[in-house]
Amino acid sequence: MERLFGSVTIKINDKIFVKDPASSDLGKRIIEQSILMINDIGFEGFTFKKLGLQIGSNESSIYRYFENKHKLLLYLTSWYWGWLEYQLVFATNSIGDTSEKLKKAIEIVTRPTVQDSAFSHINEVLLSNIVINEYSKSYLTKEIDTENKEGYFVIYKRMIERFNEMIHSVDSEYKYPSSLASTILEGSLHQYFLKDHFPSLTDCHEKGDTTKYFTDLVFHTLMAKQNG
Amino acid sequence: MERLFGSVTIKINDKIFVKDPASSDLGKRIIEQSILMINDIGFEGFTFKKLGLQIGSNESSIYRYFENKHKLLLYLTSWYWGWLEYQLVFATNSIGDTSEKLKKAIEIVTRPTVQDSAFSHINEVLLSNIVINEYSKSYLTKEIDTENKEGYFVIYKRMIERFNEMIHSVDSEYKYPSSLASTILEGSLHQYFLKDHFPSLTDCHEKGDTTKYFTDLVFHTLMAKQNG
DNA sequence: CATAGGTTGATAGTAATACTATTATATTTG
DNA sequence: CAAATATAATAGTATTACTATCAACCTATG
Repeated sequence: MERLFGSVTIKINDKIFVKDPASSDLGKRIIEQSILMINDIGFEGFTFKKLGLQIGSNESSIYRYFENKHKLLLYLTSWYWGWLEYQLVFATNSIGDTSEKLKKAIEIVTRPTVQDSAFSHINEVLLSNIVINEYSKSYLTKEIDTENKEGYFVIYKRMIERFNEMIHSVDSEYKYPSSLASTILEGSLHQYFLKDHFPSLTDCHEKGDTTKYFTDLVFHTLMAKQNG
Repeated sequence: MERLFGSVTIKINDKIFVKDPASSDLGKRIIEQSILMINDIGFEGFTFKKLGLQIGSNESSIYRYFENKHKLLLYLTSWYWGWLEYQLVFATNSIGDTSEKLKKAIEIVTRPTVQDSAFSHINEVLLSNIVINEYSKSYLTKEIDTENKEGYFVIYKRMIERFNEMIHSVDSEYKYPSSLASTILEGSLHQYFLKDHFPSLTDCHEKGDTTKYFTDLVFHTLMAKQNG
């Protein structure tokens, strides 16, 4: 994707890290390699010790960037949502028709992820797999309320809020815009998970199916005039 | 709820446990108290050592019932889905009209849980909280495919299949019955989670809202004649 | 060019977790 | 009563998730 001004950066709440991983070479390697490792062995199997070994660095050095692996996961998933939000805003900004706009927005968040060359140290395809398989674990914790207050989930919440508004613009009478917005975002991740591990529990097997499913769901519900 | 034949038991795949906890007093205490503890301190904080302490028993004794706490979670959540399935079948069995049947089914799985006196050692209200907060962790693991093959998730999958069939009966043209079924079950848990921790991301705040939201969603999508 | 500050690496150590193994004791049942 | 079974107590291990300390290095500036 082409970007204005060459370098766009995704801004992450700086309470999530001890030292900004984007600020150094080691930091970038931590991000780059943690994505590969978590995708490979899963978040439970992943440790800072193993990561240190892989990047030829030291466990203690990684702790200087992140308090623990939970915070690292928050960083990675926040980055993902920030990146997706950028694409969402970029692609829908100029669309005037409210239905078309919502339709495009659904497409952006439900389509399979493609590599973005603008961030060389981040593999967005693997990162989206991590979000599918691990994102829930970042908020299904006993610390959720304090961490939410700290603002660790602002980007995700802002994404939902954007959908909320778009849904409202299409049908201001509809009573559950926030719930529907949440269903699209969370449900999309879930459909991708099902496709890989419980194929009998989904009908979204081919590329584009998830987008069609949610587009159909949303526009029937909002009783908006459908196109295409 | 009244039951025919007095004692209904929920049958759980016996590969999930080493020794059936329903077969002994200690086993029942393990189930009873683990529900209280996991609800209280969360699955991550929960250990067999702490549980042993709480039930006045020994860590090693608990290991004779369950290989590890992951298996215990599988047991608890399987039990929950089995229990909910029983209610679903019981309540919808005699309904002839397909739309009414689906409507009732949605109500059963989306309404707040109430205590069932038939299983004295199980607190269904707390258990449903555990399912809301921890169920995803039981399948978002690297072992998912082998565990799925072992049949650890059959009850949940059967529930989805039942919805799949009911949806198909209402609208045989609809292309995404399995995905919609998954969205109802998984989405309902998610809406309850949001209500407690991210209230701005849901519109389901009052009792009955979640049922209304999903009923509305499903019947608009299926273009079935709506009642009520 | 010396030195002070900051970054990274290496090593060691701790408490807790997630078990396994062994033995002892209590209870049930045949 | 003997044998089998269930449970309890204790000990031990590898790994995890850190914390602390110190050395090495690199660099910026006075």
